Amino acid sequence: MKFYNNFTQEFETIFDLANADEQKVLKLWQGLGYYSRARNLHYTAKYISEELNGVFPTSFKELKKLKGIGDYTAAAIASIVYNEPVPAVDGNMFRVFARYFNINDDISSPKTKKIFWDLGLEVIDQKRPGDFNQAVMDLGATICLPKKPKCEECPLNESCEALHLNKVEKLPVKLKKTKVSNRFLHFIDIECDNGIAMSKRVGNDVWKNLYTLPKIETDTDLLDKGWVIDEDLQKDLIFISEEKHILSHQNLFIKYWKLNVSLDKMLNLQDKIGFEIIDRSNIDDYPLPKPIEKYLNKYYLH
DNA sequence: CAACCGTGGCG
DNA sequence: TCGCCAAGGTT
Repeated sequence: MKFYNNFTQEFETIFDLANADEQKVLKLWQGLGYYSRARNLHYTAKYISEELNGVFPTSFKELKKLKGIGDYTAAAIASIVYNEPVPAVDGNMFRVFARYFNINDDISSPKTKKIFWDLGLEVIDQKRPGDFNQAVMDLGATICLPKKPKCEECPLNESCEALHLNKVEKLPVKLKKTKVSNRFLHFIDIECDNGIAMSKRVGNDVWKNLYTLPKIETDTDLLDKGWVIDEDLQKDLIFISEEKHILSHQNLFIKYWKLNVSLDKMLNLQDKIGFEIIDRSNIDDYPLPKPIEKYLNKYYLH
């Protein structure tokens, strides 16, 4: 709610969002994760504002064309807001339908979604598609739970196939488990009288377009003499702290190092590795990933 | 279509 | 502490 209130207060209309800087949008999203959602939301606000005269699409097909809106979101909006009979296929719907209709296909396989979509199209209430979709999702969120489902309380227990077959806990079938990689990141807190070094993350990696301290990535947890940027300064590095940050698909082993330098040296390093020198009082303007936010709060904001 | 994208709650 | 899960979508 705090995020939602801040966001909608700052951007009252789609035009306000469209006219904002991406950095400001990301700043309001900071801490929520999945930052592509903020970038897509901003992109789509501009698109609707500039290309569609600010008029939001009203059909599943048109909604799907918007960046950041896939099958699920398009169906949710189309059914709830515009009464279009299309099924909202999400994790809840997978679970409820897999059990009620005894579907044994692997839900982690993309092609399985069509089976559930087609079945959803068949059984969705034509007059109240929005209520139907929300009812399925609420059933999955409160009764038809992943573990320890409350079948005694379920309004559909008399006709649930999985319950009759005593295999409620075996469904839905989900085979693929995402394998997690380990990464070793070193963030160097370079500081001079004028401020601290910060880099905007580019490319297709985590935290795209957010800011971090200058980063070195290694193959092991050791920051050995491989910091070729400036070997002289290697000996001046002061170890500050370490932590493990877990994403859904990566374990990040993070170490923080401190480097106090003169302005000359700072500019010299800036030439070599590229970063912005920002004033300590302006840290609040920059969107930061969780670990960097924690670090800066600890050492700079009190 | 597999891989990738962040964070927090919960049992 | 750890694994699972999330009212997913893009590349």
